[in-house]
Amino acid sequence: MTIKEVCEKYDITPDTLRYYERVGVIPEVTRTSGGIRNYTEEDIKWVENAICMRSAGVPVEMIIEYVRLFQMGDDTLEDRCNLLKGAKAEVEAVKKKYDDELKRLNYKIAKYEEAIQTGVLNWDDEEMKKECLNG
Amino acid sequence: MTIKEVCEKYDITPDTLRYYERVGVIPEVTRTSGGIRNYTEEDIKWVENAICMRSAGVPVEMIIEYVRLFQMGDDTLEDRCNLLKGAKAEVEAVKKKYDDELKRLNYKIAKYEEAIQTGVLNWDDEEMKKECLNG
DNA sequence: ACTTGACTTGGAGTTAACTCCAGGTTGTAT
DNA sequence: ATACAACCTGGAGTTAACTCCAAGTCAAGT
Repeated sequence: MTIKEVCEKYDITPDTLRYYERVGVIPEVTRTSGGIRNYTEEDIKWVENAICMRSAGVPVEMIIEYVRLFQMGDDTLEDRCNLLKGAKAEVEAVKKKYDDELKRLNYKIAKYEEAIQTGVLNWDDEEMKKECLNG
Repeated sequence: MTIKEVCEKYDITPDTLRYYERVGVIPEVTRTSGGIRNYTEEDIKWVENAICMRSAGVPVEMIIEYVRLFQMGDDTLEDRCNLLKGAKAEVEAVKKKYDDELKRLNYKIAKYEEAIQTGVLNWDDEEMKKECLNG
């Protein structure tokens, strides 16, 4: 699979794919004799891994470390497991913020829609806060 | 409330608070006669608004626009409502990615823990993919 | 063989969101 | 009155994660 095909499949730019390879977010990609990237199934699994982790906000540095450990072999199973647990904790923490903010936004939007109908906008900050900060 | 107190309350730096004010993420803060920031209840509500939205990844530019509309008065109720709906859609989209990636991470962590026990690591990429990409 | 378009590299540039700094002012405790 | 910490401003610097570019190579069609 050419770089272009991979880009179209995952809606990503060639520059980003090459960048991922250069810094180690994915391992070195298979090439043709002429030196042109020719992504195998295996290569593509790494691309998917990178895209999934990045889209959940896992830092590039963390993915690089995971790939590095993976390439070192079975001695790093525990390290990799711990790294993933760390990533999971971070993703969960941010997700919680998103959930809280969604509640806040829903509260506000409801009040705004009411206000557009009635002409009166009044929300209760305390009530809303229960849905947000440390909420 | 001094800037320091606000910073301690919300675990944020003075530089960030001043930056938020400078670019318009929060309206101009009340000052003492000497020109030192003295946050009122009202000012603090805007700080909370900024922190909640930012922690859910709402771009600074969007918050600035919301504050700008707010300060223009009741003519902008509908614009503000639409802006919040846009923010909500974005937060929901990213949250979905987070949920998918959490499933993926849980799948992998389980496989790793199994592997650390048994010495055999083998996950099914297809099975896992069902939990991730467009999953 | 030649054009044309996609691919290559190393390195520089961009963007968002802070973060730091120098040089000056304010406020409080002795 | 004098330290001395905390505050102020405008502007420059930093960081992560891309994104772009120039100059050259590769490959498919005629």
